[in-house]
Amino acid sequence: MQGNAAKQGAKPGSARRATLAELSDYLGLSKPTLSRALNDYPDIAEATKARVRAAAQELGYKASSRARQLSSGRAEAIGLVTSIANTGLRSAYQSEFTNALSLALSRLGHDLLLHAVDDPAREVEAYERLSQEGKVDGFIVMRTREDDPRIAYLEARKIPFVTQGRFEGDEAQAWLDVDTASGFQGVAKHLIELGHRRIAYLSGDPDIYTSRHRREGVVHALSKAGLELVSEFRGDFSAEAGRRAMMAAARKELNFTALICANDAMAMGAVSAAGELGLQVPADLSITGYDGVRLAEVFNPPITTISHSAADCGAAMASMIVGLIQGQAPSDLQQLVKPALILRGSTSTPKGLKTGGENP
Amino acid sequence: MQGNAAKQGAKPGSARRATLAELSDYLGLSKPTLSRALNDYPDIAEATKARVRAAAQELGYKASSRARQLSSGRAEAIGLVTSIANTGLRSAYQSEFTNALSLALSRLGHDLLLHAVDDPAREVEAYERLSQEGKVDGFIVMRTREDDPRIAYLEARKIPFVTQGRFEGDEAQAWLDVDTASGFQGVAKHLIELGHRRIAYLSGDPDIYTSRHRREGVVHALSKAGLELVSEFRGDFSAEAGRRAMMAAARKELNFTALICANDAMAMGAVSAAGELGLQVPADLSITGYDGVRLAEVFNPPITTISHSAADCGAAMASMIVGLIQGQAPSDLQQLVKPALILRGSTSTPKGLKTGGENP
DNA sequence: ATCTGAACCGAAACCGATTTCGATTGACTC
DNA sequence: GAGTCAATCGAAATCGGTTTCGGTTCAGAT
Repeated sequence: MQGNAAKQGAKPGSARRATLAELSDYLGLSKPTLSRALNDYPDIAEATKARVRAAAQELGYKASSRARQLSSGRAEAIGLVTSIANTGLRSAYQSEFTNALSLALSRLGHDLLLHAVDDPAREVEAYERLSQEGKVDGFIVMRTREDDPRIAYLEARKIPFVTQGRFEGDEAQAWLDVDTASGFQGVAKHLIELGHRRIAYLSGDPDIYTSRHRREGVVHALSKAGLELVSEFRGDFSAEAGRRAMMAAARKELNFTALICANDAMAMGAVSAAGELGLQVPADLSITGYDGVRLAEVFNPPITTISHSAADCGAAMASMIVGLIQGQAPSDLQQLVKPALILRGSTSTPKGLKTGGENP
Repeated sequence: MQGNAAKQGAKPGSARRATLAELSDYLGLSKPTLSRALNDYPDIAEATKARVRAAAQELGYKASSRARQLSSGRAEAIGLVTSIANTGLRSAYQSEFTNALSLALSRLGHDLLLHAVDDPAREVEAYERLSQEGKVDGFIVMRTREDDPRIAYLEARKIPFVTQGRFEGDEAQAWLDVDTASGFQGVAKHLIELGHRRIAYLSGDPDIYTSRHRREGVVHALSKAGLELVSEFRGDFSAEAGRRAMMAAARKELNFTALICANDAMAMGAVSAAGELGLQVPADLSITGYDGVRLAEVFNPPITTISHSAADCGAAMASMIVGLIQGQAPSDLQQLVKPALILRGSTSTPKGLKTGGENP
């Protein structure tokens, strides 16, 4: 027996939490044995395990995660760095994702460390601090960008990470991505089937890796029908960008019957600007979004969109990063999520078709 | 000199992080001295501090937070438990708040541990685990409720916490609350000044502590003008509840010209239902919200609302909880935030007034 | 009766800092 | 020149677990 002098007696229910040393005195078993019993190692007799568990229960013993983290060398936590500039209307997605991520992580024995930075340029600094001080075992990286410095940093230090979004050199890394190309292809196909021939596209921030995929999906579907985009606008994923695009389009006569927006926020901005311009959506103009922002459902009219489950993504990425930490091969941890087309009130047959004739 | 055998030489730039023991060998100074020098204790000579800092820089030394946490007894982290059921349309507020909280906390040397639970009934369990395992030093408790079990638990264990929202027995505790009463008083006053006389109210979940304050503010403003509510509806803060209330009101003839909703989501639901009923907002009906949900700005029409800065609240609560942990008196850490009335497109002079006569 | 090996458990080292308590040094006083 | 006190720094203990490496025990084989 080790001489573990419990400094103030391990009476059950005392204010201070019991330690392993106290449990050791109490049971007459060594600390290692207790540790292994509580962690269900195979080389401890079942009877002993039961005894230990009972005593732990009785004394209200809970292992100190701080001590465990130090001795085991694991932080038992995953970092999520968010740039404040990044959260706009996507907040619904963000919080749903984050909640599901946290929930799944805790079930896998990990905590979620949230770290916000105000200056996007200092994001990498955050990754550096969190990893160097040993606060996390790995990272979840949201929304990959072209030439992403975060990825460069993590790859160089061999720090485990899972991204949402693909990136250059992702063949040997773990990622989850939404098949945006197929999503936008779907929405374009839908509009074409409704009878639209003159379709415009409002793109988002080109710096986001999937921006390309979105546009490509649209173009692909159009070309399969022998069509091409009649107008293109560039936005930045903000509702204001949607308004601006709509206003710009109106200034030089509308040459399209449907506007495909790269996300819901812009779609909502466009719809609301269209209203001010005296255009009825969807009667005069169909508008679509992407992302599944919750509010798009109750928008007036509700926005037809392409969506996927943020919660599913969060949960999936949780098990991916934990798997990665536990030694799974990154290349086995890649997942492409198919989004679904959600038909709502902002799309319909174009006006021209309804009345029969094709207006000039 | 302590015999700290560095197990593989402390060459600058080596893959493994340098430890204090290695720094000690390198400089010929003891670990305690290094620790105190790096933490800027007054009993270390300035010259020594400079030397130590330089060497730390050179070897790329970063203190292990895990070790520091164990020996110092502090977790250097604050817990935020979110119930998944709780995040609906408020997600914009949530994520803005959370980001600001995290940012401010990290500046104060603390991390933010996010812990989501799926079952609201098991929230307390989460508080218990996080505190018992020593993962956090304190908590941020969002949206206090009547007879809040979370507060009961934390108070009983003397675990530091700051709530958003007041609660029974809050005199000796730390909290931040929004002065919702004055906010709703303001919006009601605004409607009265516009000429509205028949005003209805759509309440939210009565379990939320401030639900009472919201209604009281409205009633107070009305009674000062010699009026009272002509209709009341009960909702649950969801957009769907807004729709339902509007539909219910329409079924038995609308007896009001303005509807004050307890939050933005319900207001948006109500607006969108009103549209389907053929009512123009604000021409036929004024509708107001509360919360400052971002999307309310681009809603059609944009919603007049009462709002306060989520980011400011987050930052304020960060310094409150840290202050509390560092020994400040809870009763000195109480803060009432005045929200602002934000006039937008969903309110106007009632129709009856415009045309001169008062319709029956 | 001795040997072997599986099944269990313990001693000691370790993780990497902080904290407590003293020890040393040197300037300064009287 | 002895005594005092402030300024610096170090030894050892501590935080509370996990890991490594062995040491017993005892059933079954020889």
